[in-house]
Amino acid sequence: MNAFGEKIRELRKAKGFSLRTLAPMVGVGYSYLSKVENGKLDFGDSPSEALIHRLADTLDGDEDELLLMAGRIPESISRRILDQPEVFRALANCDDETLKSVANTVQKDLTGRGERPRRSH
Amino acid sequence: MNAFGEKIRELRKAKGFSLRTLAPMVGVGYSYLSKVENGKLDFGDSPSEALIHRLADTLDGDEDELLLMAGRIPESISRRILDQPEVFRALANCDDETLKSVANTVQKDLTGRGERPRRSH
DNA sequence: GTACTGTTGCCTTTTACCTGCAACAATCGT
DNA sequence: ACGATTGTTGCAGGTAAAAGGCAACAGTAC
Repeated sequence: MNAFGEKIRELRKAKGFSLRTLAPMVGVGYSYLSKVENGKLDFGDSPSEALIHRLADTLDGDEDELLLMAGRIPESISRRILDQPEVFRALANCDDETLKSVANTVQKDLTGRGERPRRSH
Repeated sequence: MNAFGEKIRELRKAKGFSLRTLAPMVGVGYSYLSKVENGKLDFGDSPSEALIHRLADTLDGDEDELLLMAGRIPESISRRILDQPEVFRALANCDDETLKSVANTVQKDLTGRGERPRRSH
């Protein structure tokens, strides 16, 4: 469990950083970072959105993916929801079948506008 | 502006409550309620999710509608997003055309209005 | 006037998110 | 084998923003 922490660790290792090296880069203490990776935070099980942002930046991770792993809704998504609430209320309540068919409808349409994924991984 | 506060006021008036009557019913001070309705909170422009919940309850309002008006994502929606992130990431980035067609696909699946469908996962 | 109503400025509490050390075990290069 | 580096964990806080409380005020209506 705790996919988020494991993902962070994976990204960090990929860069060859130690906890004590990375910590000041993202502006936190190394002990806190360790707890983040192991899901042992005093409260909750994910750090602030701001820290996730800096981690994604520093480690070249996909910010939205990380946010979702941390149980948070990325702004790119929430913006769209607040803009078109009815659609998403329907999507929240429809059955899995319907949602799946929606997935297929939309899947190849990533040529659109707005935020494009900023990096590949 | 501040559709949320106006909606609360509308619901409250509909019930014939004064600020001082409603306040203890939802567990806050009357002065705070006034600020909520007028969008004059010290910070932000909407109260906590917990308070919105109690307001919806007491005033027989649609909780999710109120949450969305307050710029917050209802749990019914965020639960679905965290469960099926890829679909919603696609939906966040697709063009309005596509989203509209999605709306039509899903539209008629609202037969369970009040009760949220409990699905296993 | 007095009995309500709503408004506003300033104050306190609570919570989320960390800090920072200290002490420890494990691993590793030399 | 030794010190250096790495990660883990407990604890004892700190801080800034979020959330809300209190009391004095002003309008209206009886």
